[in-house]
Amino acid sequence: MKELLTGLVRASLDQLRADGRIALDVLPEIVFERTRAKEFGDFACNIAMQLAKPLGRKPREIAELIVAALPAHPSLAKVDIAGPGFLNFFVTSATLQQVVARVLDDERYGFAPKDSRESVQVEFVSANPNGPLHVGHGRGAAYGSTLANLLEAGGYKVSREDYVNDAGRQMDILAVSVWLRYLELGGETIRFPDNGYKGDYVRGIARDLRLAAGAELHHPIAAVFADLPADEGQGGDKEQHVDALIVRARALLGDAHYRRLFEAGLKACLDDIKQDLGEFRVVYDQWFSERSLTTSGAVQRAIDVLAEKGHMYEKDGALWFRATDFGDEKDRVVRRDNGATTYFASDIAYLLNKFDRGYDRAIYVFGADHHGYVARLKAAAQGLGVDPERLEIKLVQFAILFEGGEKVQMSTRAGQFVTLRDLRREVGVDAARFFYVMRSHDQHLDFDLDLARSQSVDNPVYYLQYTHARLCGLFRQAVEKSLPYDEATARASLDQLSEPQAQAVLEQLDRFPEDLRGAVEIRSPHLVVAALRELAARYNAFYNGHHFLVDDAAQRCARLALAACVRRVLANGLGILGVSAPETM
RNA sequence: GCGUCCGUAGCUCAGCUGGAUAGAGCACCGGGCUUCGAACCCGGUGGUCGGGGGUUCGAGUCCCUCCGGGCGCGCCA
Repeated sequence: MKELLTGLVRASLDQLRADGRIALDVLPEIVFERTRAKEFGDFACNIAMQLAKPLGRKPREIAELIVAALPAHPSLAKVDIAGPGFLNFFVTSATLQQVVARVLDDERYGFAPKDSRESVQVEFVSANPNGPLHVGHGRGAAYGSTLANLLEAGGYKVSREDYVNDAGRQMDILAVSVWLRYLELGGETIRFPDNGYKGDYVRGIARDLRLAAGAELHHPIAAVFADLPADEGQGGDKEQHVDALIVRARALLGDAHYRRLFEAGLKACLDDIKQDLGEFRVVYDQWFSERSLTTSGAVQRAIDVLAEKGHMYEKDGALWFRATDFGDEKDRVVRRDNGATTYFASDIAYLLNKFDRGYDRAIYVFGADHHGYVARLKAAAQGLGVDPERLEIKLVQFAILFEGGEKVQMSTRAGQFVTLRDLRREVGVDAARFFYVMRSHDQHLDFDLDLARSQSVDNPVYYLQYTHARLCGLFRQAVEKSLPYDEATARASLDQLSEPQAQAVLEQLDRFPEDLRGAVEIRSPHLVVAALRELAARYNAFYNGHHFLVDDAAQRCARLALAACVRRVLANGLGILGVSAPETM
């Protein structure tokens, strides 16, 4: 419709220029937008105001000229000039009613054709596999998976990936934490390190390891702790203590046994995460191992690429990436003076790997605490010769849990966090996913546990689900009451949908494709939520005031067709959100 | 200190990336089920869009500045 109106206005302007009534070589873009109030018609154009300055004439004067020269069109009921110089276009009811036919004709109404746009990889969650996911990860999981669905609906070819941080010190700390619990099971009395992972799941892993390996990994506690630097609780440094413990574990166990321990911790945590996310309706195309970047030589290759391009230098025995050349605030170490590559080096290799795999675009979903990474990743992209525009980093702000009006503290180390699994069990997957994405991702989210737990009707997901269930019930009733819905009759009777409240529903259906596109463009699933809520609200308003299952076939079928359209859009929209659309509740 | 996200109704948040009289849910007040599902609908109360400057025909939206808050700022991962 906007395209049609734009064409009419352009024709008008061309006419005026041909007549010499306006003198202008370049025209500003003709933009139409939806009006916010019925009195302003259906679509508004601000072209007269934009032309006022370059033409040196009053906006309303220009508006008069444009309207006078506007070609007639059967879809156009009338055009008003209003306010400072808006052109308000009123579309005929018949034109608006045609949206019903469009929705009935297209199961994926509003969605772009599959794979009609570039390929994009969405990486999200990527939690360290050293414990259960907590509610903070939940937001990244909900946002990331919904964004991926949304992009797919927008025509992108989407690949979903989780980057498994299966290398590094965190994992070693997990390994020794498991080991100490394992030794406990062997009858030893230990002093658990302040920096170790204290969660109960560590005991569970140790128990399984005990069953699988027996006493094979056992060492007397005296040997384990002999001559270790003091822990924090003993007046020492917790980092030094735990690092020494890692070294000791390797020495006592030897490579093969240490590896077994390490893998046991990794596998248990990773399996748990996979299962957890699966139950949260988060599916991945690939779980990408960080370790594989090192073992395959990809890290070294990435470093070589940057070095060849002259972006590296050595200082103080370390190898640095000259990130400041690309807008980062400081240069970054990629290889330390002890020879070990940094986490950032792996990041660069992973980045290179993504684009080597042929994705046109890579989207990272990070927690807000990672925002310091944006500049350096962008810098790395440029250093590698990748257009930084192809790299998008979406930061998801923190979800703060509230319980009894108090903030709930979360800490993986301390083992006292609310897990995503707990949350799912309390409120269900639908409510949890919905709650996470109903707010803009760059907005802090207050997650009220009491409210979520109460299964309260306040939870807005029920509004959409209930509307959908009622819609389904309506069609069940139509059958029961022998008041059938016939689509052909409906298509021939769309003029029945003339009530203001029916028109309001039609408008919302009509704009759904634009709303969806807008959500895709700014990567904002919460706009989908808003569009669906508005649609449901308008439908409910109409439904409440009018009987649908009436004897008159034309009116009945027209209204049921409208209901079918709303049901379809609601179900598709909820599908994007990963929320079920129940037929009964 | 520097960077970054944010500040909109009593609470939680939208505001279509510059448009007309700033919206919704909750809360509060008042209405609507003998009829298709009342987890619904209708109406009402409630705002100097943190303060101040600027750009513009036009600013909650863009720029500057101040105030207030979250997060980040290692040869950690």
